[in-house]
Amino acid sequence: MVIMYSSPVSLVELQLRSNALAGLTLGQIAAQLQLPVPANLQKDKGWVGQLLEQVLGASAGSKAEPDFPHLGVELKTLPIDRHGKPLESTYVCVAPLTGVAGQQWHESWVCRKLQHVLWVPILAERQIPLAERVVGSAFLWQPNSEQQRALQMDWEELMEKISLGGIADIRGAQGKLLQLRPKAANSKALTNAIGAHGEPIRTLPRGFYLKAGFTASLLQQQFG
DNA sequence: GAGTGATCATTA
DNA sequence: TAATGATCACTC
Repeated sequence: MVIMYSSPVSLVELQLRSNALAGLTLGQIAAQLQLPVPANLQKDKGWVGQLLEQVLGASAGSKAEPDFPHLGVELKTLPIDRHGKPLESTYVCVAPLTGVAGQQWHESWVCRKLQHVLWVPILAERQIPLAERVVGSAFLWQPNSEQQRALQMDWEELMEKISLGGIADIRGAQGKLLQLRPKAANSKALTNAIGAHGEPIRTLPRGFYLKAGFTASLLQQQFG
């Protein structure tokens, strides 16, 4: 039994708890928490993440702070295929589109959120029913100096473009590890940004995402 | 609307 | 088939 709802007190405890989940199916974990498993994720896209938050004792909610505030750790589920390859990019945080002049990398949400991440791989090929998907070996990650530099470069390029009114020209392909993509309820949800001529405009909210190739390299680094 | 959790689904 | 752009549900 791995029923533990309280918040982990230490990194070691968090590791122990997450290790105890390896090999369990999402259905088994949901049963422990007495939660129903949706038929699919079409209308419950955040369900897996929220399930893991609960079983690991992360502070729930929509607060703009780490999942484990006391430990400064962010929890991320990582959907992978049978070969251990990520199936999706990983959302990091929303991107500020105004008042961004003079922002420093080390003060940014991206940097802060990625300082310490608990990655929880999930075997999540679409053909596998949600309840039968298996949790893999979770691991704690902190960016090494090389990763840190590369992330900072991407971030600075993207933020410079935003601050200079180039938001409309930024596509998902820009950036090596980090990309900027829409992050909105729908195409009608708009927010303020800076236009090509410095004028205020309305545009789709954007979020920072880690490209799947980068999270693949993290898995490689961890598991060889 | 902005933030949390992400995956969906069409396009290239 | 991978990746980009679009979207879903929920809280505050």
